[in-house]
Amino acid sequence: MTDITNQDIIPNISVDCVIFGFHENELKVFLLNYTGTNLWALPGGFIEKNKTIEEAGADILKERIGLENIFLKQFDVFSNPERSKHAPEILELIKKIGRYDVSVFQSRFISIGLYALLDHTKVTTTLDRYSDKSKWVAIDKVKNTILDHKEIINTALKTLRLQISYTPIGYNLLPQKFTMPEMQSLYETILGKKLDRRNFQRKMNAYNILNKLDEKREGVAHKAPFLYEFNQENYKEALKNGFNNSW
Amino acid sequence: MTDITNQDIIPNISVDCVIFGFHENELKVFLLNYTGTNLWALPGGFIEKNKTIEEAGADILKERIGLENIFLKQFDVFSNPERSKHAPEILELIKKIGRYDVSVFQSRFISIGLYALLDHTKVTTTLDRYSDKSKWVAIDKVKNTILDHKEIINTALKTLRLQISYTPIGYNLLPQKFTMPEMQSLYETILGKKLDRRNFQRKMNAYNILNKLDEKREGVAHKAPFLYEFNQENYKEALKNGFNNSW
DNA sequence: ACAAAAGTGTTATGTCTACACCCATGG
DNA sequence: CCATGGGTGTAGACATAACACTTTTGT
Repeated sequence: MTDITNQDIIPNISVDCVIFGFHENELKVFLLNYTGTNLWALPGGFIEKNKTIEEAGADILKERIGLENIFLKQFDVFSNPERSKHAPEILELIKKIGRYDVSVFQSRFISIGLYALLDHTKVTTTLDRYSDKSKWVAIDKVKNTILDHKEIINTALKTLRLQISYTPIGYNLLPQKFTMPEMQSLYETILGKKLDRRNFQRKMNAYNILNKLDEKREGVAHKAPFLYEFNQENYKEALKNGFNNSW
Repeated sequence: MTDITNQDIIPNISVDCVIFGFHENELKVFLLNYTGTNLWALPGGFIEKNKTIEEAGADILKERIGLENIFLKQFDVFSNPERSKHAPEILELIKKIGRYDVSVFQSRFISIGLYALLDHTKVTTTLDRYSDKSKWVAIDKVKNTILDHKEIINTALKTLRLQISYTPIGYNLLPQKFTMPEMQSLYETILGKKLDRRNFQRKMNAYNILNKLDEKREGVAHKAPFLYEFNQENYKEALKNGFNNSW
């Protein structure tokens, strides 16, 4: 018998999480390996009957990387009828393990893409019967992914880069107290380009989502930079309303 | 017997279209009345097995208002487990008509929201066994909607207002040839505020998505305004990449 | 000829970019 | 004491907002 059947989940809909991890100026994506194959997949899952999509996504994050209260953003829906043809070795694996009814994997799927941003060193990964390995892969080195997961990742990145111009970014990515240069390197990593140090400060400060603290980062070479923290209220406000009200 | 069963569609997922209509400086939404009730609904439907969400949305637009090639944008997914409790009078109606299996309407639904923008005078509406009336309602006068359709409409409007600051707007809304004042009143209607005539022209021209024609609108009172048309290539380009690359 | 609407121009203000300069710190 | 990175200031380019003036047309 199988543990989970069509009775417990909403059939034909899955959630896939593009978990971006940032650390030491590298933007990476979290992928799971299907045991016994060389195929990699985004952590995903089904939506239990009494949960919203956001809750389903939060559950996956909690299960897989042990983190709660991470900002998750729905960015697209993937509904191409051709998208859900799993490779035979995956179906074999499902059958062998027998947690899910194989029919669940064989029918057509619509997947809702969510993305999260976090510091990947904060994370403890948890594996399961399907995956005996996981890895963080640099965003431009993703390969051997199942189904359309590569496309999902690309779309997530594109969305992230667009969003960064009118939405605050960084809450789960930076330590509670951080410096302006750290913030900047986050932006540079996401955007994939260098920014002017001085103009960055001004612009970021103008957004009014940071509190400048009376402390400096200690023990670093050269001049000690000031520490900042997020201004919770203004950050949330900005998440709702965005920055660039062009009209 | 019923015409359409769970076999033909993807269960538990529906598509709801927020069709914004613009005409004579009014922004309206297209709603259908459920026959014999005072309840109104967004035109929506299920996703047939071999179609994408966008195709499902396009089918609904074609069926209901007879238009093809309308720009449809997916803007959110509505997945609250409590959202799908239909009013008893609706279930009665479904049973009476018997096109769909009632169980389809009783199970939990996730709905994908799409929005479209068009000139509502271009439209011939088509009714069916469920709806014997339809109407265009001013955006701030929507009431007696089923389920969470009011929330869906509000979210669509919010998205539209956000998008308008970094995306071109107007392709399906204005006649093929239109004047700058017409374009402006479209913007003013969507945004719900007045804009400066002269600054609007400059800014709009700077976007470089319009071709100024050598003709003027004739037969109007006062000075005849120049006609413009969309520059297809640049418009599409702008749809992809947006305007405000703030970083 | 005049009111109303459209087109063009100007000026003040604000924002962005690209720097120059100064400050603090570890080696 | 100097190389390196951080903080502040500023001039020029560019964009935006507010408003004056001219042009066109139906009545």
